[in-house]
Formats: sequence, structure tokens, C-alpha cells
Amino acid sequence: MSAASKDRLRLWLRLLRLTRHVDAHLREKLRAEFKTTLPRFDVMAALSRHPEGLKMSRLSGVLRVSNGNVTGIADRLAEEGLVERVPVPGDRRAMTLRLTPAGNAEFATQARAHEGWIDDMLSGITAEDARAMAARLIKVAQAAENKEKTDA
Amino acid sequence: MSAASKDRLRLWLRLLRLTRHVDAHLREKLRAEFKTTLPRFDVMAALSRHPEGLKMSRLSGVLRVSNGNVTGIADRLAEEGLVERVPVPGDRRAMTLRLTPAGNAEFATQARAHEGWIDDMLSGITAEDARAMAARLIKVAQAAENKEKTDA
DNA sequence: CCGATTTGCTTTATGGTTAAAATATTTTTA
DNA sequence: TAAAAATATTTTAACCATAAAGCAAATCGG
Repeated sequence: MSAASKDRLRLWLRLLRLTRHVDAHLREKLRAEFKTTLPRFDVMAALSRHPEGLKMSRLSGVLRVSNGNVTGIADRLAEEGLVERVPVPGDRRAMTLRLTPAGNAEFATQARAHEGWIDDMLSGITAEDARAMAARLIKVAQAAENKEKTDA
Repeated sequence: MSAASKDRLRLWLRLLRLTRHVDAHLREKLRAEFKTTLPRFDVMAALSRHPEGLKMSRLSGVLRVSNGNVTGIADRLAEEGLVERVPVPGDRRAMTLRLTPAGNAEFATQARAHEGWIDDMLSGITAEDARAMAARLIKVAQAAENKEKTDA
């Protein structure tokens, strides 16, 4: 293994460790303060960006998870009255999922807290550092994605 | 929300997106090429670094997962003869988990491939960039961890 | 010693995750 | 238009993950 490979491997482990750390913290906060989970939050966040609602398949596409996955989360959110399934006119197979007014209000509260938690955890980083890191990460992501394409 | 907060939030989303992307790729490769999973790989990796084996509680500590979690993964790996539970002399409650010779050989193969996949995905990054990013990430992680301590 | 507590691990209940199969409906095509 | 293919979603089986409860063995305090 080349020296560069070792450096890349180390970078990946760092990346993973930090992400898992922050991720775990966010899940814990969501659980403790709102009795909810990150997947549920993610679904509500996606719906929040689409007030008219999203078809199930569109939603699973946006979140990059399987469609069966979204079914279960939607079921539980619907049980609590936070989202609702609306038939799609002209296609009896499809369903649009959207936030209820209660879901909308609940998400607004959660989203505010969520932003605060992240800002808090990363408060040791200056705006300039944050921007520089983000820019680098974009380059890394592009490298990874291009790699996949050229391999295919 | 301040401008700095926005930059930090953006950084977090970038970080999460890249990590999830690479993570998903690794899981898919492990599944397709070795019919295994990342949690199983992680357990075997930890055991590989401790040839004498690890007590269950130690293992869940190292991996930062719940002890019930490790029980299930160990069960499945043991069924395939990749790991074995060895009683701890002098403490009839405890069990040491360790790789079998077959498990050791299998992990060596998987680990080689694993390194290759990561190197491949991140091959667009120079060694210098990788080191610079890793250094920054350490700073970020320290900031996040210190934050928790001062909050507690 | 012996009751109480702690420790090490497993079990249970709940939820997230996927791939693959199943169901229902729509679209295509012969 | 009838059969075939494609599409939208749900269901199922298997695994991962946690918190909380349970069980057995070790340790501690009197």
C-alpha cells in the first residue's frame, strides 16, 4: 500500500468517526427532547421542503432509501397525525405524502432545535474554516462520484 | 441564525452526504463480494487487532455499540465458524470472543479489498490534501468533544 | 458468612434498513 | 382489445441498533 493510500485511509476513518459522533449526538437529542428519530426527522424535513407533498417513490428517491423503508416510517408518522396520505388523482396506485398542519408545526420546532445542536457542536469552527472544509469536501465527493462513473 | 451558523450547518450536511455515500458503497461491496455486512466486518476488524480475543463488554466498548448488539452479530459469525466464544477462566459470567483460524483468513482477504475500495473512491485526493483534511477534522472533532464536556 | 450491590452477558420490544416478492394499476404492444 | 411489460406501493424476511429488563455470577459491607 502506497503512502498516499495510507493517508486516504486515515482520512476516511477520521471522517467516519466525526460523522458518527455528531450523528449519534443528534439522534440522542431527538430522542430525549422530541421522542422521535433521525429517519422520521429526515422524512419530515423532505416534506417540509415540498408543501404540496411528495409521492412515496419520489420521497424514497430524495432520501436515497428504499421504498419499503419509507412505507414504515410514513405509517408511524401517520399514526401520530403528523403526515397524511393523499390519493393522486388519475393514478390509483400512487399516494402523495404530506405534512399535516400539526406535522408542520412540530417540524418547525424540531428544525430550530436541530440547527442549534449542530451549531453548538461545531461552534469551535470559524465561518472561514467551515467554508474551506465544505469546499474541500465537495472536491472529494466529486472525485468519488466521478470514479464510480468511469468504473461503470 | 448567524452567517457562521449557516456555514457550519452547510459543512455538516456536506460531511454527512459524503460519509453516507462512501459508507453505502462499502456496504454494497461487502454484500456483493463477500456476502457480509459492515457491522460484521467491524467486529472482525476489532478482533483482528486483538488476536487473544476480547470480552464481549470490551468489544462493545471498542465499537461503541450496545452489548446486546454485539451478542447478535457474534451469534451469526459463530454460526459460520468465523469467531468463537471462549470461557474466561476465573469468571464464569464472561466470554472472550476471538477469530477462528478460518475467521482470520477470511478477514485478511476482506480487509485487503476494503482498503482497496476506499483508496479507489478517494483516489482523486492527493496525499497532501488527505493529510490536511484529516488534520482539520481532528480540530473539528476536538471542538465538538470539548463542547460536550463544558456543557456537562 | 450473607444479604445487597455490581458486573457480564443475553433477551425482549421497538424501530430502521435492505432486497426480493407480492399486489394492484397503468401503459405498451401485438 | 387482450396479453405483456412497466410502474407505484406494500409486504416479508433478515439483519442492525438501542434501551430496558432479566439472569447468573462475582464482589462488597457488615
